[in-house]
Amino acid sequence: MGIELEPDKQQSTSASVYEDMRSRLVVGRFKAGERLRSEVLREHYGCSASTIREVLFRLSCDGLVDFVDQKGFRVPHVTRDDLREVAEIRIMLESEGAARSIANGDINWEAGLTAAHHKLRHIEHKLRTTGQIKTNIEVWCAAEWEFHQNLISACGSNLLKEMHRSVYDRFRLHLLTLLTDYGFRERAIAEHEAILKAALARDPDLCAEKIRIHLMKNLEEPFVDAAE
Amino acid sequence: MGIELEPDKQQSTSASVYEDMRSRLVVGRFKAGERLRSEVLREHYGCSASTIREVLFRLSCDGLVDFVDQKGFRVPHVTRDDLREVAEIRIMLESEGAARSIANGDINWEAGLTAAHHKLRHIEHKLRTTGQIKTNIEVWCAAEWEFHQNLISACGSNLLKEMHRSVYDRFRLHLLTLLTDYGFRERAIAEHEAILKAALARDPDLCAEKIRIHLMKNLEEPFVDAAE
DNA sequence: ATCTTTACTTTTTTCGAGATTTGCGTGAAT
DNA sequence: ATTCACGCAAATCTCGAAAAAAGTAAAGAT
Repeated sequence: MGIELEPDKQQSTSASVYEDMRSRLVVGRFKAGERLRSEVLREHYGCSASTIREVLFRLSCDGLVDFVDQKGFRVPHVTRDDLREVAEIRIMLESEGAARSIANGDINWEAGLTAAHHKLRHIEHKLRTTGQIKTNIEVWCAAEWEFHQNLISACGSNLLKEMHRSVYDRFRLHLLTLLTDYGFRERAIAEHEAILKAALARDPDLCAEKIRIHLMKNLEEPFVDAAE
Repeated sequence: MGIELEPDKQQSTSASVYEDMRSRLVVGRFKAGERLRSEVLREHYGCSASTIREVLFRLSCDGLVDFVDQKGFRVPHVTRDDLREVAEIRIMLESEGAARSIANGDINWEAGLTAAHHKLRHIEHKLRTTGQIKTNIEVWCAAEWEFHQNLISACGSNLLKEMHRSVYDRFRLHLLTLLTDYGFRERAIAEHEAILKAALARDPDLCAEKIRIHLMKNLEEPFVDAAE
């Protein structure tokens, strides 16, 4: 049980292993609290334990895996409080980034944001109609990220963008491990639209409020039983 | 059998090298843009190149060193814009943390903050009197960190504290490489006192304003000539 | 029966060498 | 004189094994 990984015959390098592990984590391929043994991962990726160790260290810096000295790595076992903390920080960063984008963004920012929302809207309606959330969760994740990234893309601060990326991924990882619905809710469709409208209306305070509503709604969803 | 005590035996392990490198970076022992060759560091710490590489990776995740694939590590060569970005983020995090501490903090928070300020005040007056900034910069750094850490210590969010720690160190590293005065200014004494008073007066907005003033003043200081 | 000691197994951490890649200087051709 | 190609030197990256530490289980002592 635990790690189910398809064999990767390509020559796995440090960067590729990092990207693959990251995407797998954020999409919920690992179980919370699961130990990440270097030997198992080494076998799957076809590289040495040193490379695995290096990748896991980078992921631990991103907050995507836990590291304890002399005890190895494991997928963080998150609590509701952890999720709330991450949500609060993401609200702060994304509201700030959106406000700056609203102040600085030109027509290209508006165009990019609108395009990202259009794609997101498309996949979300598809999800709502078909109800096949699990099979389309990855493409939805990508579209959702695109939209929120575009929202702050004109903020003018690379550091703010980097931190937002980091916190966004942590938020997603926490959602996937804590919730039963993989992070997608029908209400999110209207919430995304409200954020878009506030941004295009150049109203930073309203936009911040819509972001807060959007993220906080996730905390009210049904939680998986944390039986251990 | 007797107790085995080998003081200062060069038993450099991964964790100790990481801590040492980090403190050296934050205190300005390396020059901006300097290459961090694993062979040189390996010799200094008496460990293998792999251990050095691992430590440098962790530091790059913290944003304290730059890493480029296949090109190695180097001390980031920062610009005024980088410093401004870091300052803005730190203002955001520290203001938020202070506001939450003001809302949540009890008498213990007040006591700890007051104690930290007392120590900081002591060393700062000593620095102003003797003028020996360079020799005492490390102890001042520690005291300054203690104060700002205590300011947000009652915020109730571990994530916020971790991110603040990270950004604080980056801010300090940038200051030391960009400025001529090692980050200490006489005006900082009054600024720290203003922050303390606003915090004890439980005025989050005033506190945020004083934090902004304190950090922004650093951007006006004399810069080292960035001739490149 | 409970706790401590001890030997063994598993996992993590470190190491040094070999493979790979980059950087730079030399030299020939246009 | 400039450009391009080639090759040597230096550094990075990867690997598998050895060393160290932690976890585990059984035997012995209180």
